[in-house]
Amino acid sequence: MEIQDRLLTWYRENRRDLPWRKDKDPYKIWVSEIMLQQTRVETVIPYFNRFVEQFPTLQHLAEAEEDEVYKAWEGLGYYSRIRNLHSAVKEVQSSYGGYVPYEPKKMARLKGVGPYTLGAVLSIAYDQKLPAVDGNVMRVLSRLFVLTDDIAKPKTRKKIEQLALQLIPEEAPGDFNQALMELGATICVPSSPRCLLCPLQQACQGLATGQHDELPIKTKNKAPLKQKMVFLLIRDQNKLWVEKRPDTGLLAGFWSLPTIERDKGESAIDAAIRWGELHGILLRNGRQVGELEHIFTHRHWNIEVLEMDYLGIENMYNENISLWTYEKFSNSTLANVYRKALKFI
DNA sequence: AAATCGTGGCT
DNA sequence: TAGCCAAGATT
Repeated sequence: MEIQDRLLTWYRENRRDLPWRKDKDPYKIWVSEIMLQQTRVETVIPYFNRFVEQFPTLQHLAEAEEDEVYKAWEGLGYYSRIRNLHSAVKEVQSSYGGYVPYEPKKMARLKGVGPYTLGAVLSIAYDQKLPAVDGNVMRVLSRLFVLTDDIAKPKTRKKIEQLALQLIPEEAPGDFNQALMELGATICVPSSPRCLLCPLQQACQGLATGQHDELPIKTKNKAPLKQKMVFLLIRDQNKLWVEKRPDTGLLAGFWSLPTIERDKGESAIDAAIRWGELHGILLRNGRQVGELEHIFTHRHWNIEVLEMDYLGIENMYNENISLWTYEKFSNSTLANVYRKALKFI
């Protein structure tokens, strides 16, 4: 039997019952694909269920306020995803009458829709013959055909897309793409693949030559940059000072606790006072009230949380700082690293 | 092409 | 612990 038939048969008998597989609503499939980027299925499930309940159709999402939409994404990470998705959905509503485009060129122009998401949405929702090559597919095909290209290189993904396209059966592009990913997620897993349960066991060149454990080839990531950070709790009556992060970079545009990186040899209190000088706020006498570690993809923050004595403000107007009540903290969208720090207030 | 962007779980 | 990984896109 062909590889395609074995894989499709296996998939149709073993596919997980996931919330975004209840129907073929292009909008819901799109939302799920964005959420699933670099994010585990188990993590996504509760977010997805809440999201589609709150925004049942593309039109609901397009017409929703940004605050509400971002709040629904709080804690999921990679927040440019939701910024781009909201923007793209509004574009679909205004330019395409609320229908997710069928034409790949139109879909590809939407913000946040890269080669993978394009192929995934259009193949699953509309059964279009397009590759959907994610990390799973690169791993599965690397092992199946003993591809020794470095999957960390963009060039390799393009090569594997061409291969994947050749493999897609005319009659079931959506199921075939999902089957490759499902195999990678449940059988052909990164370490200790469950080859004995694999429907492609006989066809797998990697298994036959004993190279399945060495594949795929992938260059190592750099170690995350270690930084000593200080978060400030600055009380004014029943409120706390917050600052707005820059519009680019890490946690772009989010409101946060006042944050500053310690210079070499600088004490946490001196760093805190330096933050105050930068923002026109008079501070002194900090006390550490907590400490925590937080690891991003490429940064490792050791964080001291300091409660400061607040003496007053110098500048009357600074758009990048504000005073929030505790209720405001609950209602606003806060990145997890800051949500974690709030336990020390 | 390589760096950047969150978070949580597992080894 | 430190490193790796998870249905990637953008710059």
